[in-house]
Amino acid sequence: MQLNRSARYDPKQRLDEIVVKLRDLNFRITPQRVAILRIFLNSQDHPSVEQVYAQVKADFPSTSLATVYKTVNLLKEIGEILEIGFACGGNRYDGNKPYPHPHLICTRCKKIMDSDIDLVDQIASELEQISGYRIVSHQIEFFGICPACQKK
Amino acid sequence: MQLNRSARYDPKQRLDEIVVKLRDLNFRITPQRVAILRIFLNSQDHPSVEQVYAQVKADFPSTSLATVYKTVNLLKEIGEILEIGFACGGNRYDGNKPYPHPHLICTRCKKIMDSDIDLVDQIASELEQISGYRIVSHQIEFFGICPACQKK
DNA sequence: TCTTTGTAGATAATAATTGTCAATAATGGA
DNA sequence: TCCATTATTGACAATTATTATCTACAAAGA
Repeated sequence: MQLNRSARYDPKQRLDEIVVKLRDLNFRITPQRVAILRIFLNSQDHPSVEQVYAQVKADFPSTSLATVYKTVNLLKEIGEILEIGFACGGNRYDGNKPYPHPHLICTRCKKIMDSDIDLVDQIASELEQISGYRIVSHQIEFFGICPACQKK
Repeated sequence: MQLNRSARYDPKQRLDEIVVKLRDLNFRITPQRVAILRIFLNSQDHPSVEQVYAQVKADFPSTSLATVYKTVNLLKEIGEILEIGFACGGNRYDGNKPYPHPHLICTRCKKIMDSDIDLVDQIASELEQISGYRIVSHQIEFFGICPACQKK
């Protein structure tokens, strides 16, 4: 897994950069890949493969689900999207902050929010000292009820 | 999901308590359930459903995989085992500390270690204040290389 | 434009998990 | 202890998520 903390600016600019990156790595720039990439960069939530598939089909009706999976895996491998895994199957993806960071998940409406916490780095280094592990990544999810759902 | 921080003592005593709990909840005590429960309580690592299945079959060769799944789900629902989900499918289970706690996972040998960190509660309450969420659970995994694998 | 070769799409295959249902067995009561 | 009730087991079908395979196509460089 690669880290890339230079994200979070103009989606259009980022699209161009990733396209260059793909080309540099000798991957071809296909309309399907660009479409999928665009979906990730423009979505503020954390779509599943199935949701991305539904969106691509709007522009490219002939797109195969397998293509979405392949592209998602490609983007994951070059470190441009982050995979979020849940116990109950069905991974979700973060195309805007492709580096490990904590998530806040509402167990009622299933909304996923990003959140940055400085303490995470502290914990990681504390754990490294205690355990002797060389920590390279993490996955942190907090589950709860979001303010909107609490009011209902 | 329920919490139960009273764990971590004699497995035999805990087995009895869980059996009582199941009976109180009007679930039947079957030999298969006891066998599966025993496997969880006696294993120091974090077995998968498949691994539990392999072990039960030693004592009850006719046991069905579906039974293992059903029992695992039951134990999960009454809060006596904890499910650990990974992005790459294949959940693992913790029968000894059935409440959310951080895990340290070696990406080479796949070993999973438990770890308790006080900072987690701090983070949770900090997040509650910032976000307005009512946090009820979490899933925290740190990935790295364990000391043994570093030496290789 | 032509050639090369990585990629898309269709579909089969696999893995993980859940649903179905008849036969069985655990439990409470007679 | 025996019986009746009914949850549970086990076999297997069904679902869901994901990956593999393979041929036709199309992106990129000459």
